[in-house]
Amino acid sequence: MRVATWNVNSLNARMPRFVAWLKEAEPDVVCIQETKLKQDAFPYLELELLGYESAHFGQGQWNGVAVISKVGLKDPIMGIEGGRPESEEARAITVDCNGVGIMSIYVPNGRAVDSDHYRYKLRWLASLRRHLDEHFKPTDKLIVAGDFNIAPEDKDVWSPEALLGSTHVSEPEREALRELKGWGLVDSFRHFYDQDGLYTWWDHRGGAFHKRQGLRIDYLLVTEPLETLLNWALVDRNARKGERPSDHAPVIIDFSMP
DNA sequence: ATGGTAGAGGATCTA
Repeated sequence: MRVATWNVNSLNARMPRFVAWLKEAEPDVVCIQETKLKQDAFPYLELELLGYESAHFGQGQWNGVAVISKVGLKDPIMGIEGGRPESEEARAITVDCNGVGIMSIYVPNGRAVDSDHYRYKLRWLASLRRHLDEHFKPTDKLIVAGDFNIAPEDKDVWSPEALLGSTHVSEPEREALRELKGWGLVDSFRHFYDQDGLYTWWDHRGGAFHKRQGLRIDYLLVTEPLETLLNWALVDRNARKGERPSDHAPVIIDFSMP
């Protein structure tokens, strides 16, 4: 089973590349972030023709998360606030794909350390952990995938010095991520790779991609029963090249289902 | 030197 996560930064703008990438990467499940689409504007039919069922938690101008699956998709839960999705931003959706719990999440950016939005980011991460407690056990097969907007360690950023005092690298954010992992999740990419210089996001501005100035802020956290089944993981940097790329590259994992 | 680009939407806001 092959599961990917990709912040597409507008599915409308990315659809031509997204469809081409599906045919090339052949994922069974994709966790999408930043669809920037209203609930009913999701391209359900076009993706169905490619063999995917879809569940979308849309908002419109901003945010929006979805899961698409070739291996079954049921029991969607919109949001993490306990059944009142109309009162929260469209940043999380939970589904079951072939007996594997799948979450597509888009963690708030944080904007500036100690801002209201930064405090919202930390609260949101605490809510996510409560959502896990409510719906899953660490012994379940579960993948929490998406744009976390946190670089876990200094080796996940191109220059810790340049980013000193910024969001994405602050200690409270990293501590909140460790708390989440402490529930019973491991970073599937780090299961295979230990080195620095491996990123998933590069700013559109200033030619950051070509200067290798990136951050690793997109990942797939998995429970132990899935970690033992992992075959490989990669960042698809090719998707960040060429015409009209998202500022994020997809991350893909592959594991053997018993 | 607080720059630069992309997307949504139709002036700025978000990232």
